[in-house]
Order: sequence, then C-alpha cells, then structure tokens
Amino acid sequence: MRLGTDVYKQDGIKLAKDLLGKILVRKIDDRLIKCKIVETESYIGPEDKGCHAYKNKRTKRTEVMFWEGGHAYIYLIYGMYNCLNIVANCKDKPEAVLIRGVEPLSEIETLKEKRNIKSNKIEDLTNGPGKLCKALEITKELNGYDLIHGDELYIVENDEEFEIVEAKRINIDYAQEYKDKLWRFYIKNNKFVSKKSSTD
DNA sequence: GTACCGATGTTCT
DNA sequence: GAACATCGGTACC
Repeated sequence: MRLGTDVYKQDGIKLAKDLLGKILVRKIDDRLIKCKIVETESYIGPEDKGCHAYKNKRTKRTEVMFWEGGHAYIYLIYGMYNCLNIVANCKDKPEAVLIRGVEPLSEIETLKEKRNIKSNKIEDLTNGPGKLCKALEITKELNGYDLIHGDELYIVENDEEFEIVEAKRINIDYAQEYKDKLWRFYIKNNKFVSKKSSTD
C-alpha cells in the first residue's frame, strides 16, 4: 500500500517520524530496489534558519519545497552529491524531510555496482544522504517527482515496531538557534543510521 | 577508533 | 567569489 496525500500533507516533523520504517522503492530497468527508511531530518520553512526556504526564500532551487506534500525535492550538495527530500505539508508551506539513511532490502549487488567503493560493509552503501542517492541513482532528474502517482520512485507502508531516537540535525552550524533543534529522527540500534547520537 | 583534507559544481551574493 | 543539509582516502593514534 502506497503512502497517500493524508500522510504527506502532515507537517514536516510528523512526516519525518512517520517515514521511519517505511519502504522507499526505486525502479530502474524493471528492477525494484527496496529500502527501509531508518533516518530522517525535518526542515521547516519559513522559520527554520537551517532550511533552504528560510523566510520563504523561493528560488529556482527551492521551488519544489513550495509544492504540495508528496513530491521529491532533490538538490546537489558540495558539487558532488545529491540529497533526497520528501516535500511535506500543503502547497506554499515549504517543509521537507531529508532522507539520511536507508536499509537495503533487495538488489544489494545492484547497489554495490552503483556505489563502487572498496568497503565490503553493506551499511556503507546507504548510511548517508549522498550515499543513498548514488546507490539508488537518484539525481536531479527526479527533482519534483510525484511520489504518489509515479512508478520510478515511491514509498509504501510497512508495519513494524521500533523505538525512535530524537537528535540534533547534522552539519547545519550556520543555523544558529535552530541548529540545536531535535529535528533528526532515527530507528534505535539500526546500523544504517549515518551518525549515532551520544544520547542513543 | 578520530582528524583532517581535497574533490567538485550549482546557486546565490 | 563564497558557501554548501557530503564522502572517501590517508595518516595517525
């Protein structure tokens, strides 16, 4: 069962928690890569100084964040890596959830080929926002993609019990008082979380 | 295990 | 021209 608008239209913090444990599906050449979402971060424009859409800053890059919840917001960071976000809330409310870590459930060999790294550890394939985008071939071509109706990238339900850890977001030192907000969420004791918190 | 460093390109000032 | 929601390698403990 795919997630529908009722889920995506929640605010960015509720959505970040709701997405944990759900299954992200990427279709490439008739192969289905399935990954469990294990780590997320909320970005809440216009108030959040860490958010690209702080003060409702609407540019070519941030445009998708202003769309209705349920689209993919993908941008290039440090000139090299893409980051996948899920747009939350209603139209003109620029909120999004960054996917920071996923646990592969299928097509491990495909992921290894796409990543092409020396490490043999499975967790190194997808335990970071740039890594998982490379592994799943998520590029800016999918920016603005409709996760509710599209076939190449979408999210499905998954019922599972787990404990959620709340932590500070990563690498947003410039965000002043907003850098200490506990807007990062992850599944406790999961190996595919990019960075453990000291309170874990 | 931690620490630093360079790669790289788009966006916005 | 600077900043950037990162990563992988190397050099050290």
